[in-house]
Amino acid sequence: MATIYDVARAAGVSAKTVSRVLNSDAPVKTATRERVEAAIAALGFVPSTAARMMRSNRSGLIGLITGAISQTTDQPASHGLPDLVIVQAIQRGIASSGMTVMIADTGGQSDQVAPLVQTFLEHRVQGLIYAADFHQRVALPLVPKGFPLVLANCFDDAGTPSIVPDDRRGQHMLVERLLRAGHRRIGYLTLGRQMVATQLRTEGYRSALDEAGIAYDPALVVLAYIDDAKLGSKLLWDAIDRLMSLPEPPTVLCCGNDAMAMRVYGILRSRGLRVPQDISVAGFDDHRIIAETLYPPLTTVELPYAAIGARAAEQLLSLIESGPDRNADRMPTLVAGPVIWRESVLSRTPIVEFQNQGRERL
Amino acid sequence: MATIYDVARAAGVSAKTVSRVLNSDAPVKTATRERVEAAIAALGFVPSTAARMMRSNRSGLIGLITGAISQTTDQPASHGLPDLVIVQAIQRGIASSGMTVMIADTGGQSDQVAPLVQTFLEHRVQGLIYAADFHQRVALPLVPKGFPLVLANCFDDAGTPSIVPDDRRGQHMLVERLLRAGHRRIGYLTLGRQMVATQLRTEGYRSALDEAGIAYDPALVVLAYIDDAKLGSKLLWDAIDRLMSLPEPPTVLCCGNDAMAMRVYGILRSRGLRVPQDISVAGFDDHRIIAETLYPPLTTVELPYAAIGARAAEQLLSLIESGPDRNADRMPTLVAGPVIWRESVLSRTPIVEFQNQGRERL
DNA sequence: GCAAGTCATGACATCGGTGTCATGACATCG
DNA sequence: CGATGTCATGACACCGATGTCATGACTTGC
Repeated sequence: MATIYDVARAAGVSAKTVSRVLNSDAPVKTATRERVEAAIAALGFVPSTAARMMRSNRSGLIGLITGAISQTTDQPASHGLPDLVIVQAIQRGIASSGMTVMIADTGGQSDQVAPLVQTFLEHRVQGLIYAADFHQRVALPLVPKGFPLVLANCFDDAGTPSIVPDDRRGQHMLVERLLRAGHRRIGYLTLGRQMVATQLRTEGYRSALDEAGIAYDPALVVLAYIDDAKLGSKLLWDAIDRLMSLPEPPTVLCCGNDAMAMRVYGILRSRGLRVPQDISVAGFDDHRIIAETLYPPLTTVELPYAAIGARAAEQLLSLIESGPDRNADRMPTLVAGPVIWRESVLSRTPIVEFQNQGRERL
Repeated sequence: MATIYDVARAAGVSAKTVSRVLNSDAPVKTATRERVEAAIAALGFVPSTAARMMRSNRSGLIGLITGAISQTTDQPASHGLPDLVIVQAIQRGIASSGMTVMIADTGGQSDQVAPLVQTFLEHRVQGLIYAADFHQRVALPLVPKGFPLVLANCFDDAGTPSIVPDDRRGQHMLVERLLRAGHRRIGYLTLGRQMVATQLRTEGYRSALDEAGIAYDPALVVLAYIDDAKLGSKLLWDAIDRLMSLPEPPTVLCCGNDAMAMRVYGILRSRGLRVPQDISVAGFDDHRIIAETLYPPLTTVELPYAAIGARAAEQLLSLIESGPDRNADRMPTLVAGPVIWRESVLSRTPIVEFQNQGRERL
């Protein structure tokens, strides 16, 4: 590969002049510049970041780690892949500042994290992002104190800057919107109880009811997911059974995520119930390929992965620029996604509701 | 950040000795080694790849480009994201050889490709992979002649090494398996006709029928996808209408992908047809979150993204090792995924078939 | 007991750029 | 017209590793 000296010789100038043409950091006569540019093109010269890095001490690199990292192995064994949207959004945000992303995946083994971090440090990355596959608590060791680090879709106990979805607010908004549509008995089929998202969303569910002055009925909230296809299916059937045979059954079922909603569609139909005429369904995640494709399309809450990735990149860049001091919040940044209203939820206007109630009371 | 000289001074040795400890490329007395290692740990020294790269000319980096690249804009406007599984498999394959992956996404703009390649070259990547979001023809310009380059999930006309799914064989195997299950009238709802995958899969559909000595009936193959939610939905309804009102309607519907199969489930149910008792359904892709979650679980063909990514990494590494000569195939490497048999297809044993035919003939 | 060989280590140049400072040509001004 | 300033450019050191070669201490063999 041609070097800057080859170019200098071909153009009949010094290496430093070529450098000036490359960086435009000092005036160069037009004629000279053109000779240099011609030589660059002719030789196919591409400057070496490595050599450049040695003087400037700025690599222009950001390290991104994906995959399992948490020490706690009692989490549900997911596939270990963060949504690509997060990765892509991070990459875009970083690229817009002229830096390049190096990516590494732990492949599900948290003991891979240390060597990956080491490799990144050897490449003198100027910052690190860890992106988790679902909202969780993690523990990232081994990063030098004060090194720019941001967690995306996860958080730790050390106060590392982190960006996570606002699960509480998301579920709150969804329930609020369901209430506005006239629903009063809102069933909730939850994911695993130990999941951070489940805890927060359940809080959001309750706070929305509280605000509307509706009593929380524990019978309406049922665990409906375990990490086993066979048993999970049975659990979901039973959960729906339990809800639908309540004296006052729900008029809408909120599901832990869109995949669960998809299975709920099938189960309800097997029971002869039409969605949404007989019962409404809502999901969570706005997993587009599911939510838009299901019939009827699914009302759900967007898990704002693109925004989380973008914010993570943004925050990391600002850490790199201004140092770790800033206004150290110590609290994760919450990003809420909007409620996506589609046809799986029936609007029961409050007026109809009143009429019904009136009739029943007679 | 500490340098090798800082370590040398702290350990009371020369820089070269520290280098020997780091690389274990020459014997060092145990006592000396321990002093050096202690100094390294104390100073938190991490060797600089940049400096190392200057002498060795080996960066240990591979560039991965994702997102839109094709010059032809008449392709369906997909979201432009390759499945993360491809990215992850590539990353794993590369990492296993001790190299690191740099990733960049075009964000849907093919004019972004040139600057991305330039950046990668500046970082002296030792090879490039381009991973497409769906099986397609692409045109990658600007890479120096002879530079190690592999295309994943796409191919070009220049004979660049590429790894693509064997769509023809996949559909062939699926139809063959359906025939073995006793189906004779096999409907096929296709994706856009201009898509490479559609063309190949249609060939596979026909070749499987040919092998079984069953005449191809064009009325059974219907275009059922356009890139518009509203119109697409109507198109799919009409397509199913057309198939089901044939004098001899199909007993199974093959769908262009799993997402289409999901919509087909809904449409069939709206028509009062049970899957699979009244009609069987098969998909393509093995998009697990759909195929496993649908009720009943979907028979489909795996799109072997993990294998494609792994093979792409493998092939690139071998190009880097042994140079571009090799046995230049000039033909894309085809990777076939298995048929995943689930409950959405009813087995109509040939015996039952014979009985029916016998009875009808009486 | 001395030449030859092995072992552990160090001095120094080098990779490809950029920062610092110097220099020569020319324009400007009193 | 000579002093001064500006502009374009070049010489040279340096960033942090590693390759080459040299060197001194010690072992081995006859």
